[in-house]
Amino acid sequence: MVVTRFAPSPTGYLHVGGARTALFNWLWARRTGGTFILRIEDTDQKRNTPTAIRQVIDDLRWLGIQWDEGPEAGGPNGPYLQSQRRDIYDKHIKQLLDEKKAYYCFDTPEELDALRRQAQNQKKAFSYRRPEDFPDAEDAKKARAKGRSVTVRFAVPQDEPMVVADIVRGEVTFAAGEIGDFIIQKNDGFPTYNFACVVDDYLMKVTHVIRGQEHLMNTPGQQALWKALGFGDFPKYAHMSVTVSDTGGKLSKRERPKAIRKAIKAMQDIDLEKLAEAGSISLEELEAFINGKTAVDMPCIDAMAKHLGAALPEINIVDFFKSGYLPETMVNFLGLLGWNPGDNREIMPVDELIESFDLSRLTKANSLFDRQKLLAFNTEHIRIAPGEKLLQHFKDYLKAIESPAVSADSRLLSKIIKICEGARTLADIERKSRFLFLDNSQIKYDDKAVKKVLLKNDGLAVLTTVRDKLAAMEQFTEQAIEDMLRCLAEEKQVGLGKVAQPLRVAICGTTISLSIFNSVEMLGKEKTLARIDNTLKKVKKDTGCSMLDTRKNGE
RNA sequence: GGCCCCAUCGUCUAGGCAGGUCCAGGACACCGGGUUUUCAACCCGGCAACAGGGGUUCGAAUCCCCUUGGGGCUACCA
Repeated sequence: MVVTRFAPSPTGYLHVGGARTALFNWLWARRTGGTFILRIEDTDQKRNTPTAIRQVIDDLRWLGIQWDEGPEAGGPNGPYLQSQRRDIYDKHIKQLLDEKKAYYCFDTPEELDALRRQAQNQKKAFSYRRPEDFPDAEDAKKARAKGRSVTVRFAVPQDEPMVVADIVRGEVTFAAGEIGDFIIQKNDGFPTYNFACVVDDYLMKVTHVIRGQEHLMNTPGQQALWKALGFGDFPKYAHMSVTVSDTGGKLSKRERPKAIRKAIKAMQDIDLEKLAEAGSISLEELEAFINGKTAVDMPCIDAMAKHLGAALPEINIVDFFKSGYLPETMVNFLGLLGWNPGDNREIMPVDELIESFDLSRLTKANSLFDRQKLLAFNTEHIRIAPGEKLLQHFKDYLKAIESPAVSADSRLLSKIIKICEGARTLADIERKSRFLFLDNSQIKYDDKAVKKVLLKNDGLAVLTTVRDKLAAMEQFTEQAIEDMLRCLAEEKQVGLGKVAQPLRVAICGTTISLSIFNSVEMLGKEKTLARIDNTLKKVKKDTGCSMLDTRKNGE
């Protein structure tokens, strides 16, 4: 029986890299009829943010990735938050200590830093020098009493090479002595990732560890721990390629802080105090962050980015939700990043993904997250999505972005969706239909559109004519409107655009909307006429004023 | 610096492990044309890659080595 797990550290929203890892684990469990576990690795007291678990859960749910065991779902191997499993880790650490397979250390961070620098200078890899005699519990007690930092290190066997059998990469060998003794329990009593992960994977009976390549170097150490704890056979490992951003590095939660740091450094005279204020942190915290010493909370990152006017890479799953992407798109696209079914299929519903998924087809090379291809996928998924489903997605989207269309009824929304055939994102649909849900007074005129369509040629005159014709219409149907506009265009010996565009700008304020016939019909006669009148009034007034203004400035 | 991973069109990739069927296939992007009431969508056509060098072999995208390039790790982060 296959058991996989996704084990995020809750430091922010779920990003696309994490989502892909979760997806592959989930696909493999579904494919094999196994179990998929969600485990929260919240062992770092400094970095965890209070709302992050909720965010990760929501994002996974949105994607449709359901876990069989984990927070909220429960299960026989809980608790699923590592912070609630302290006693379990303590027990295993004591076991290693008793068996002399681990030992106490009392070094300060400064001392360790110095040792590392020394190794660097000698062009050697840093490896912690294991003491001849291990301090005992009594020594640890004394050290603690004296205020020294107390950690526990695992004595990694140094006598033979270590081999990781990896599904993606084959056998990866590490020379004997390559992996130094590493810390398994921190001064604050929490286990480190490398320890908690091993204990939990064993206790949760995980059979397949599918994770990013960044963990490959952790694996020999984890395997050694596994052995030392007497856990028996290792799980199978699959270290996936990582997804990189177009700026080069690993596409991860580190990307956004990285981008901010870069932006800060790139700016010459920057007011750090104001920036800290914008992020609601202290100046010291900000400086520590800039130097890469500490992490800051997500909202803080966002706030600082806004303050700086810096564009952050859009890497969180929620970003894509709010940009109008479908979960089906994300699942399909992410699934094809570093995996493929072996034939030319690309657009696949999730069932097909599950059916075709196989760990043996994971690719080795890192891949770039291509937004344009994602857009193409989204276009296609919008096209093939069943009406009901698409409607629900659209409603969720409207709510998330607080669109004025949020209160519209299902019938109307369905009609709008249908009219928008060929839309690339839900945002496209919303943008094109938004004008229907605004009050007449809320219409904002796009300057460019007004200039290009109304002020050029005889846009205003055409609009006036159109107004009169519309006013005279008894049947205000889509067909009647179309007939009238086409007829008028023919009469005037111009393209339909020449009569349609001024009308469009008048009722929407922009040059982009639903098809003009639909736009007018759905808005209704009364509002259409009112908006045309408003437009005529406003444009005439504005042009008059602007002429006055220029004259004033000239004098 | 040390260790590890990776390398096919601009991008995601098929082909590689079982060498000939590959003067390298698909998709996105791009370019040209068509359709068109806006934005899209759609239709037709086109451009475009085996990182470089050395081996092995009758034969190499495929196997081996080196170089170069990219990425990861090198934390009391995960």
